[in-house]
Amino acid sequence: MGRAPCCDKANVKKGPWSPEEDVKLKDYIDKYGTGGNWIALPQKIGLKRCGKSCRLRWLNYLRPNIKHGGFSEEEDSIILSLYISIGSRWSIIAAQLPGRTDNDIKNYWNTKLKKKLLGRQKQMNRQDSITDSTENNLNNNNHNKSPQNLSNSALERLQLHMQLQNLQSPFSSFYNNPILWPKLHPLLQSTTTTPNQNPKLASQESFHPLGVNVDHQHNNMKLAEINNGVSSLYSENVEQSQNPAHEFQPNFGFSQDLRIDNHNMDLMNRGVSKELFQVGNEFELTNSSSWWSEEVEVERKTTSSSSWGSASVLDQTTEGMVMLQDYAQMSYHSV
DNA sequence: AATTTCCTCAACCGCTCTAGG
DNA sequence: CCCTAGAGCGGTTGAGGAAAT
Repeated sequence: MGRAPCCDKANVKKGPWSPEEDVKLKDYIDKYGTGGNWIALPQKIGLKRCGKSCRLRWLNYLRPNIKHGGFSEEEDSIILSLYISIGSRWSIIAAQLPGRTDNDIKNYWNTKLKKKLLGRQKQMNRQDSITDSTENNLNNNNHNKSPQNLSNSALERLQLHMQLQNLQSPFSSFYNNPILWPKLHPLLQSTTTTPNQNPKLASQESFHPLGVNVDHQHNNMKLAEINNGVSSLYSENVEQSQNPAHEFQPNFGFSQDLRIDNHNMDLMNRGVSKELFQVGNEFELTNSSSWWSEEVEVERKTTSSSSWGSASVLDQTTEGMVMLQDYAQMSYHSV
């Protein structure tokens, strides 16, 4: 037995909202508010919509001061920094971008920003898409995420992480491969790393990870603080990997300047602490089936279907697997 | 000009979390 | 505590428009 549906599906309208529906909903909420009960709201105003649908429509579209499209470079950087730090906690990320909704940011990340950063994914043919989608549905129906699904987000973040960490990890294997050298946001060159510590910095220009020019003078403190937090994480991890016996006390370094209210800070803290060991946990969850070694093997055989979409697929994926092991060991030692 | 393929994003689904009884 | 309803969240879908062939 599944849980009871939130509304009578048979008598509820689905699909795009009409202007008339929008007006009804907006007028009512403008006058009376939501009344703290979205489920009851559509009946009150004579809308044949599910309460959840009303809530979503209000939050993502009708609410005042909503911005759509046209993400700025600063917003891109904030999204990137937070994604690497806390993963796909879109509501938390949205809380840092006034006027943006979690849905908007999620769509923007999945359709544009991710491709911009990770390189354009090789276009998959329709059959592949259908197959993937069918597999996903099967996995969802089984309420059991496949190991690969579990690992994708972590691997994606690892790749972003590695691109940024590159400048702080002289032991990285692709450190010596200029083709793989990422472009690093100048603000990510935090006080934890200087050109002296990493000679390559001295020969690299300051650049934006998205390949756009950034005016150092006009980046605000909030962005600097966020990026500094990310950099702190990197330096902590590098240090930790060299000293595994050290008690793992990560410092994400989020500044109090960030406009995070208590609720979101609590969510953030929980999210971060959970996220902290996500990579290790994923390894732990799936280690018994040795999925990761199989995945490396698959990657070696089928570069054309790789989601990394670059010539450095093998190196980066393998590098990611090594990092997974490191993370897993760290979490084992520290828990 | 017609058809196919790709891309975007609004909306839905189903799960977890939380507050209240 | 346990149960339930509602809120909130993240992943996914699919319609429609744009771009490519």
